[in-house]
Amino acid sequence: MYLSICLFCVGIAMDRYERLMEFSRRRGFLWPSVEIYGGVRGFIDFGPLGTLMKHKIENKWRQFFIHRHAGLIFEIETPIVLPSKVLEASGHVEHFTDYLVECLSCGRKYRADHLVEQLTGIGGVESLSMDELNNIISERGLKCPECGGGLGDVKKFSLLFKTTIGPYSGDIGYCRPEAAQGMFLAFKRVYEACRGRLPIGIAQIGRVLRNEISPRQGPIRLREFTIMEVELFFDPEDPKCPFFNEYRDELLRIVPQSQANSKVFEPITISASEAVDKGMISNEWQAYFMVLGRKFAESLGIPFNSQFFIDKPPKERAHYSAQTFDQVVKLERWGYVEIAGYAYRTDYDLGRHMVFSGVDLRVYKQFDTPRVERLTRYVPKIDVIRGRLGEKADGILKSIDPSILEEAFKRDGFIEIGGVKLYRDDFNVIVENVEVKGKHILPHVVEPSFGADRIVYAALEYAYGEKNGRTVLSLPRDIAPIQLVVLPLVSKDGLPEFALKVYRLLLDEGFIVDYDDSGSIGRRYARADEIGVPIAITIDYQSITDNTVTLRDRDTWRQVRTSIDDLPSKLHKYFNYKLSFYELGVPFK
RNA sequence: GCGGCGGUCGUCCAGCCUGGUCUAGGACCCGAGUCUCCCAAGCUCGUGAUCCCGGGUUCAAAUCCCGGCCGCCGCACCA
Repeated sequence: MYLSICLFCVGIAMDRYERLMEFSRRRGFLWPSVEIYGGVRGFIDFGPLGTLMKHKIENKWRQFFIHRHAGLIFEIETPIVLPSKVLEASGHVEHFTDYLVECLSCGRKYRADHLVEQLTGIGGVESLSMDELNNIISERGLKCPECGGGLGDVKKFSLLFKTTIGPYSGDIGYCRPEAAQGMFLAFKRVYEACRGRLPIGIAQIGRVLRNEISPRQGPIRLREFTIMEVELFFDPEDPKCPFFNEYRDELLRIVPQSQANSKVFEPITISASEAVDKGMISNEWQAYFMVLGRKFAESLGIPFNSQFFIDKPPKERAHYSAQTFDQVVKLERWGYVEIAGYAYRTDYDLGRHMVFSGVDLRVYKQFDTPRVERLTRYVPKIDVIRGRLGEKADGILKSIDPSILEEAFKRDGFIEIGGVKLYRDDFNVIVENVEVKGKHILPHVVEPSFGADRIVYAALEYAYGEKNGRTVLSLPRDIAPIQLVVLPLVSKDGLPEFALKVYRLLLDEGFIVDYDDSGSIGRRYARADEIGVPIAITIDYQSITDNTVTLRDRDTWRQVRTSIDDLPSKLHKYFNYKLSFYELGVPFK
């Protein structure tokens, strides 16, 4: 009995990931890069269908995070290669590294800081330098916890890809590990081009590179991948998000920091507004984007209950972040995997770039109503001072810094300039009310950041299923790579010719359409189901006589019949979720 | 990076232990044709693998040995 189904068992034994990856290779969604040279870890190719699907997901993200905030969030494109100065300023050269230490006898490698902390119990080792780590290891005689062997020197391993800019050049460049820096660098320009208002968001979709030590997990951990990010700049004194009200009551599942390291997560479900009010989420923008991200994932087929947010403890956050939530989704093989991070970056990045570049990145904030401030001015009594000091007076008067006078008089009763003392009586003190119209502030930043490749994979995994022993890819209709397939019921009697006319009509309408006339109709339906084509349009003998076609739904295999003249407008509505399948025509058969 | 296991048509697998009969076999897919008035049917024909790469042993290597690459699992790592 078991022998007879043995081959079938082998098929079942492959887990979902293996079946999905085999399927992805075979049908052209994605596969390992550089295959003909044996492959290289951490890089994947997207095939014809995968590329279409990824673009649709990117465009859907644009819809969610950019276009619906027209006039407030703007998309830009910036380079992948950046001069070293930029990533020194951003802190990545210093922090985007691991300290590794190798056991000299068994060859095991450890994160040096983790090892030191584990063996000594010393806290806060993350901030230690390489030398300090080396010292601790030698002073305390730390040994390999596995084999007891001696440890080698601590080595710094940078996750940044390094290159040079220009030929023969000593100019070091790094490939960006996040798209964010390009947006911080361009902040002032975008801010001014977009009429100088806060809040303002800058978005970017692009490739980033991280030289991971040991990537695994196929499309989940890559060395080069596509990131979709928004940097939302807002006035820290006015952290209100104008869109938040609409989402106040939306629910979020959140794992508090205290559980962040546990094996079993027990997320609490809480409304967005409550999470902000209780201080769980640091501001409305952060909460708003989390709700949006939740809805985005849902729209890709990842249900509410299969995803949640983890509040990352300080040690696990990036160096720039005051609060980070990871949005994780359940994947069959790896458990909960991060698909997005929501970081409150404060003014860290703009501040650092101000210091390193010397450029003022503050923006001018005009007060709603000008404020009247009491200002004390000291006007030198020229005659008195000249009378006392003679010709030296002019030079001394020029070198007075008016801003320090008040404090100096309060403290010493005089100010000393070039060895000469000037007293309060040497000045006329004028107290006046001045109208102050605004001030310069450094915006704070909230950053939602999505990994496009993981999201493509997750969407595939959630869509991948079987019906009657056949593979059906139940992708949401707006991310299915091929929207429609046109099929003549049989390949004779003029049906193919008629079908090709329908095919061209739909192509002209901008749909992504396949045409297939090979083999039996059942085989063609199966092929279309497998790559997730939502609707198959079949031309039968009746089509020729009354200009109607049947539409077949991928997920239910039910059919409706409708007029070819109505096809374009109805299908456009269908793909925009304005019509359901059953509204496309009258039931057939 | 370490250790274990693995790598054969597009895909899945057989062959490997016990080198030769393997100019590598099957199934599925794919392509051409045939049949066909709605769900991977049938029939005919066909494309497709220098057996992951490199080196070694041997008269002879898919098969044995060594190194590399890649994949999976465990450990480590995952700003």
